[in-house]
Amino acid sequence: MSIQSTIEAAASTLPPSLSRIAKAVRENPSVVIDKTINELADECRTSVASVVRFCRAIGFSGYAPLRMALATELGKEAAQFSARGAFGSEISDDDTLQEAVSKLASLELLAIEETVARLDFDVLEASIDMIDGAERILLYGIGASQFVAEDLAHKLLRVGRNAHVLADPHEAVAASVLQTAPTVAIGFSHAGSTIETLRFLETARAHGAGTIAVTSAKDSPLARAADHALFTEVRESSFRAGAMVSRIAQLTLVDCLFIGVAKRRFSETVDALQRTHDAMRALRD
Amino acid sequence: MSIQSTIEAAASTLPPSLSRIAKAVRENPSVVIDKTINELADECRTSVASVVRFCRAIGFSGYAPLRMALATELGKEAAQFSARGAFGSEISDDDTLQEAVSKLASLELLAIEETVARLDFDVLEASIDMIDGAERILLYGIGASQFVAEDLAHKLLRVGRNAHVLADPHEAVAASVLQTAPTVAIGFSHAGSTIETLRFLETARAHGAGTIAVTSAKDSPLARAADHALFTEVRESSFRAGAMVSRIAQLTLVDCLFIGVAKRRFSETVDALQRTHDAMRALRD
DNA sequence: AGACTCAACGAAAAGAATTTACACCGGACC
DNA sequence: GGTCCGGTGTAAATTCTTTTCGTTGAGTCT
Repeated sequence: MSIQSTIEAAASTLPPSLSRIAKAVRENPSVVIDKTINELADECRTSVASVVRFCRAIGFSGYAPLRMALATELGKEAAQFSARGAFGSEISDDDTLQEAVSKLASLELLAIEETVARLDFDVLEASIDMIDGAERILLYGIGASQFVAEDLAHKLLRVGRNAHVLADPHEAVAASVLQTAPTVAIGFSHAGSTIETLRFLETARAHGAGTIAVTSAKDSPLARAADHALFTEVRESSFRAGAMVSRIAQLTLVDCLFIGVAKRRFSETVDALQRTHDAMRALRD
Repeated sequence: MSIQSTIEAAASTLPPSLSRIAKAVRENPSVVIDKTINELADECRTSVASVVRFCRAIGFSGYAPLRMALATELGKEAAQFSARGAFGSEISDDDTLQEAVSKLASLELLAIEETVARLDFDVLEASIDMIDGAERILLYGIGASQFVAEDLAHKLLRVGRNAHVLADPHEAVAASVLQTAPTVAIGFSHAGSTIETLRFLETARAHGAGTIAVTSAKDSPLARAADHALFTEVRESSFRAGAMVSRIAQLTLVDCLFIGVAKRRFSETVDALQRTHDAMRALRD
């Protein structure tokens, strides 16, 4: 547990004098680093002895150890802050190439991080079950999402699953109607409102297929139309960066699905990957 | 500049006694945090006065400030380390789904970060120049790299550039031979040894096209065959995660290229994106 | 060679900061 | 009313840090 939250937790049980110190530290943790124990005591209108008591109360042996620990923790926070880099800022014409690239990278990093952080593992697990139990896996996406669908299909094919990317709306609907075996349909749409993808999932569902949506919009028609919905977390202020950041997040979800499916049949999968890998190498040499 | 590198830089000009301190600190920076100035002096078989001199020599006013600064810096490093999570560890059968997903996400985050960090902006700029000046942009990749090529082609098409993904080796070679206008050929290959992609770039180059390679292998035939080579930085111990992490890194480079090209003609690009966006929406409604 | 200079160094004094010891206050409980 | 006890500050003791100053030894000039 972090020092800050430890202080927070202890604050209520602290006597007045120590409580004042806690308040000062919570409001501005860097005072501990900048000021000596005497200065801090003065600032809180109390004695140095009480500051030492405060240190003990929150689990440190004295002022120096608290100082070090807090310095380390502040460093961590600073790192996390700076790692987020140029934040929320739109990529603009004025940016140098370096700036633009670093802004974009920040957005992509953030997208992966948040997508994974907010991933609902129950939904993921259920989706993986569905894919694992299916004889036929139908994938559909339009525009940038099409490549994502193709990417997943390619991965699944390489581990011996029957995955098909449907090229156009007609084929998509046709295939989703003709279901001879347990089928799962996966629709990709960033905005979640692409009409073709929505129809595809609806049709597939109407004919008994399991349905999975991959989108960024939690309250979208696509998400509602699917049995399970997996969400990307993308911060974008306009469509400009969207096609870049959103597909990275979608691919991250694809990887999560793939890993899950692969894990179900670990040795088979590894074996299959090895064989396709070897086969491709053989072609090459 | 970081403290550690400051010490590194100063180390050579330091007298023996201070140099011992520098060595101790470099080897294990946390000694400064854990030990008092006396203990550190003893450990380095020197006097406390010399430790103070050392602090001054590297730009601090005394031991305490160095301590705080170093604690903060170590905190940052720790944060970076922990943020990267389960590191270098292979995704294995024993992992829970959560563990596997978090390992994968770590690898992907790291890939984007390092790819951008080690990106050679001169090469990027030159590549962008080449694409910007070309009338025809030919792209080629096989397997997972194919989707990357398609992704870039799609983006370039949407801003009005003539980008073509070549479907097979024959078409690739044929197209690269028939060059009526300034042409640039971009080849994608993670390992950098895919023979078809190599032939494609070689043929295109032989017929006067500019060539760009996107690969992870710095010392690969593909990198050598191209005018400009952009490198992905991917840490992977086996092919298992490779197809996932490497394509994320490749897409990051694709985005860098696209941003660069888009910036050259900012208003046109934004306009084009807006119009294609509107057109697609019109189709939908 | 001898005297000088000067950087390097440590011992120890001086100065701060931190910790401990102790005494005081005020309320709760016999 | 007396006693106990948590909460508190003062001041002494301790520990840590900084400064001062003298010693050493290597290099240099006479």
